[in-house]
Amino acid sequence: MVSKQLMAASTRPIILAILARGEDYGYSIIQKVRDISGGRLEWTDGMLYPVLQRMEMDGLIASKWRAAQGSRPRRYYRITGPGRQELESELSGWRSVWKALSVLSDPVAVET
Amino acid sequence: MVSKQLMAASTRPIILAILARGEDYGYSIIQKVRDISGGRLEWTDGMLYPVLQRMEMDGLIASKWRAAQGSRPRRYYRITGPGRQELESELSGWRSVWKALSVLSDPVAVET
DNA sequence: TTAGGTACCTAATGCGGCGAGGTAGAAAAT
DNA sequence: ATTTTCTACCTCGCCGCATTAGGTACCTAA
Repeated sequence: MVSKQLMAASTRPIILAILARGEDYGYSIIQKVRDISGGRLEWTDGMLYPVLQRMEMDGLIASKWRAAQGSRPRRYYRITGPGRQELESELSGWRSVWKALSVLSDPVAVET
Repeated sequence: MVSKQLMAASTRPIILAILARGEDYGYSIIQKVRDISGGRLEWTDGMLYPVLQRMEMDGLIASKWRAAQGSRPRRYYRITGPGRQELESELSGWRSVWKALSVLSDPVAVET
């Protein structure tokens, strides 16, 4: 449904957008994405965790382990200052592309 | 400005959207993209031609050489039936992702 | 005790963008 | 005259990165 490349391009901004609303942990992020997209976006944990690690190395997010009752400890992520900047930058890129697609293809503009 | 991955994810739908409006050749496509995006999308020929070839192999587009006055012969591409289907499918994917991003991030919704 | 949900991690492959380099003709500038 | 610039196409090879497939571990319900 959603192409591989589109999937790849959207992971980082979506993660940043979720964490911008509050800290969260990996497994929960996957479910939020599925819920919010109405099941159209299905992420696997195998693709998410490496991305989270890379984003932490890049300083866009930060993590902290926290115990949970009736569950394994979870690694909670929160967005950093540079992360918020990155989110803004990514969103502006998305707007550019979306606008170009809208101009080229009338039906798109109608749908927004 | 536009991330690598976003670039990768948008090339094919943009090409298909351009060709859906009429046949065109590579060099011209690059300029159209630059113009339509107001310079925010800068494609290089080195990335475009391989993509066009792959898309032709996939049957999404078809090409024909044609002579031009005061210029080298140009390879004109046109969209095929499967290409139009692919375009619709890609656009629907983009709508899904865009919608998810909008839900997560209010400022986006305002901008559309 | 077995299955399924929660929760995390990693190694190896493979794809694809992109930079760099190449061909060639026409026009404009030096 | 000759060099540069613009048009117009093509290809090779590196490298970064996502994805696949596999693995660990705990809890609850059947």
